Amino acid sequence: MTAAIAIADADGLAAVSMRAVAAQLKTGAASLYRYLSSRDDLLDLMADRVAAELRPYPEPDGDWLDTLVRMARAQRAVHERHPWLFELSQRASAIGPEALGFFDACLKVMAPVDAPFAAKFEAIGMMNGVAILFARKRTAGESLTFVGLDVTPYPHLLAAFRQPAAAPPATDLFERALRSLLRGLLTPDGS
Amino acid sequence: MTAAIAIADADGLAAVSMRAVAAQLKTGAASLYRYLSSRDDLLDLMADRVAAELRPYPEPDGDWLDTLVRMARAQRAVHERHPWLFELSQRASAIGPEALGFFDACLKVMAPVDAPFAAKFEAIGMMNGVAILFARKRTAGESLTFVGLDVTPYPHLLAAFRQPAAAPPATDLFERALRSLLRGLLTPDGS
DNA sequence: CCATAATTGCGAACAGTGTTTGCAGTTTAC
DNA sequence: GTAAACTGCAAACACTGTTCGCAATTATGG
Repeated sequence: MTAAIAIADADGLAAVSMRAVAAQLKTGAASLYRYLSSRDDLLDLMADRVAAELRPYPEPDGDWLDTLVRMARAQRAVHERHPWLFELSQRASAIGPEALGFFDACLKVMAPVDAPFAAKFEAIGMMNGVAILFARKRTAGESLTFVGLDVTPYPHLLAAFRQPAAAPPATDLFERALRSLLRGLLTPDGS
Repeated sequence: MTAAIAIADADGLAAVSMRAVAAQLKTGAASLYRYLSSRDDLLDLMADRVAAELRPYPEPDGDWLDTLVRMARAQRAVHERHPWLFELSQRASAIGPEALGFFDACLKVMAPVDAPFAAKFEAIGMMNGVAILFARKRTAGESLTFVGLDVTPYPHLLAAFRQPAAAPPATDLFERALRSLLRGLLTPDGS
């Protein structure tokens, strides 16, 4: 249900209680069980509904690495739009038709790469992992303000914080990391 | 409390209820609140207690990349020993003294690297992320058995499954991925 | 057009959760 | 030895997901 997604976007996954989404659509909590077998069911549906935002998948034109980077960027964007997706990504049952479709599209892009299926499988997993990592970094927004902790026992950390806050590296970190990782995973060496 | 960790190791984080850990140490649920302010408090303590297993940190001898890989391997091992740690790693409050100590040790190893603090910060985040990714992969154990899903709409996936299951790549995937990623993040180019 | 069957909506209740309160029982301090 | 401080904990509260039973509604078929 889109109502549940709206609640999760606004107040997080914990706020998605059966009674809350029922209230949102002006009905009773028990009524939801006519269409859902459980709350986990609802979460799975949410995950897959949101995974549909990954489409349309780019056509595999030009370099396969470029295309994969574009797909990873799309996934990062989805995770930034719906931060709660991260919590769902660890449940195996969240792999629905849309997620499979994305997986299939990745394999399609990787068709010209001469690597065993296992390697491509790992590569896709890593690609998703890195995309989520970056999405979380932007979402959490440097939560390391170390709110009430004494940092004196950590000399290197302290020294690092004294250093003037240099601007983040100019080149897109996301793309650099992803490219080096995928290249390392899928090619014997070099391009 | 180590009792809570034992429960989580055995039956997962969801089984760590106040009443359950209270029963484990033969006391009442309300008694726990004499020592903990909330369940979140308990989870934070668990995370930090388990982070202590990362020590002793290796001495920065030889190449910094080798040392970092060794530290990442330790972190992966901890996450494999305590799969529930993954669920806690996404809560900002879980960053306790031990986690900070590990962070500091990473910075110490990176001292010879000429890169801005922000880049090192990102690199450590990526290192942890990749370590957790690999730990989860081994823990979840290829949960992609696609239990009841029709795969005919996914031609590339289907073709991949027809392919004989080739042995996983000989070289350690974890180390390859980590090395290429860290090198890409921390050095202008090449070694 | 009505009677019967099937489907849907949902208030109330159950078992579980984290947390607070109040009060005995025990230990410590003077 | 008495007062004060601390500890353990049963009972209760608010909340959760889920089930049950029964009305209200809709569809079916004669």
